Amino acid sequence: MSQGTRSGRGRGRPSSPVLSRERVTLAAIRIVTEQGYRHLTMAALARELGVAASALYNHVASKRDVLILLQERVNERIDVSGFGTEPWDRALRRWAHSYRRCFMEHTALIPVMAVLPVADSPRTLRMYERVTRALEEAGIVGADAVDIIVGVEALVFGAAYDASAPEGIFDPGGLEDVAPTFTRFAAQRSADPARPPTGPSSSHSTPWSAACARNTRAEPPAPVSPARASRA
Amino acid sequence: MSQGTRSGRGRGRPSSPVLSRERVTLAAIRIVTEQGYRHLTMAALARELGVAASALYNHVASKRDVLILLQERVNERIDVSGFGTEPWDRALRRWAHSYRRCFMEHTALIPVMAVLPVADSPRTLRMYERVTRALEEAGIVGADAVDIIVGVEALVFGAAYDASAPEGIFDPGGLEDVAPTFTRFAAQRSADPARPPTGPSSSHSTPWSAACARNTRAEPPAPVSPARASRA
DNA sequence: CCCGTTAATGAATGGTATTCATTTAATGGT
DNA sequence: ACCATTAAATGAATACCATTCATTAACGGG
Repeated sequence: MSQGTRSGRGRGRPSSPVLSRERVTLAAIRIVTEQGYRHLTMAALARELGVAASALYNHVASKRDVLILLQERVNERIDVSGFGTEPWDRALRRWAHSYRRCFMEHTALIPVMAVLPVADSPRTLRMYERVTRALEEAGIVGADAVDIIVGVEALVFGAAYDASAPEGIFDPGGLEDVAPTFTRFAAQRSADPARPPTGPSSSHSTPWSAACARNTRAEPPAPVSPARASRA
Repeated sequence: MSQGTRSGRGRGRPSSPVLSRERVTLAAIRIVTEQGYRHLTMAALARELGVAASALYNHVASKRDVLILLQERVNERIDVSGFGTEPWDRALRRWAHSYRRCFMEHTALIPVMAVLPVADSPRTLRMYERVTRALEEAGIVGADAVDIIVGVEALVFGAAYDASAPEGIFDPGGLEDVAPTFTRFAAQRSADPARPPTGPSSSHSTPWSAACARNTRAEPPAPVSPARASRA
């Protein structure tokens, strides 16, 4: 429902170019948002662009390549505005929540992005730079800064899956007797009316972080153990 | 290389049953560990079992079904022995590290497991029960216990992807100028000889948790904000 | 002993990404 | 202005892949 024309075009190179990486990316976004990742196929992409499927390979190397382009555009919607305007921990929180919200509807990109070399994704690299700069200004430098980014990202990816899971995921069905305690606690959890359904709460706190704040502080979060001390 | 026979068998039901969910599961594990997930196809599975591909569908509903069976077996290798023998936080740590180690080589299962209703996976449900029981004994009950499990799991899934990523994932290639600070910090991080390469360290501490312990305590981890207080 | 159920076969279906030879047009060098 | 090169389209073909279906045969309960 966009370029749609497609009957008239000869067999050779067109006078004005029909495709570009940009156009392919935009069409992919359109398909994904309107019909979901199940419908994102090279054939559908070609159809959307009014072109033969094989033509796509003059501009992208593979479907994975398309997913990488998609990932770059999704990442640009992540809110990094907190860095430089808020304290580092608040900015990090805002970043993480926005990050999760973005990937809730793009979980298909997680396996790609999570192992993607930054060299293949300049826009994403820019995001990391922004975060790193803010951490540096807060006095968190070197490996520690990268560790924090990696750790937050890991949590975000997992949480994005979780947020995209079906509602009754913890309903034990006919297996209550297998896990009575878990079943009871899970039921209490879903019964809590103050719990945000799945998306990020309007505030910056989530049940998980709240549970952390309550329990982790009551008992000190375990001795750091004979760890590597990067400089102490 | 196991059942291998396959030329002689008539067209109808065999005298002694050839397949079972158990056998399918074991064959799938064999393929995955010996050849990787790329080679786990219904055809390969059938070949491994000395059977026609269509025969599989008398025992499993779909390939996704096979992945679910696989996931149950992988989960049984996760170390839950700490619960009941160690303090809850140490046990949780051991659990998380073992969990991550298991899924490092099974990242293909993460998208399945992360959104899988517990009702479809009794063995996994048993694992949750074990963790929940230990948390309960430590005084962590109700929604909080489930929140902790969900949170740890999210972190574990993301960290498993990360641990399975290629070595030079943070090498900016020709884009150092796009992200100079991040590039510098990332280089420092890889240069650190005391850093475990990718797997869990022999102790129970990781760079990420160490960075948390150092930085998060210097500055309090942000006010809990007007959150839901489940009962306080 | 019969008959419904279970579990196998092999053939077919529809979908997938990707490759290739071919055609045409833009582009750049002399 | 020509000509070789290259870029960008087509359509046909390839190789998989999961899944379905009609068919066949053994089993097991009435």
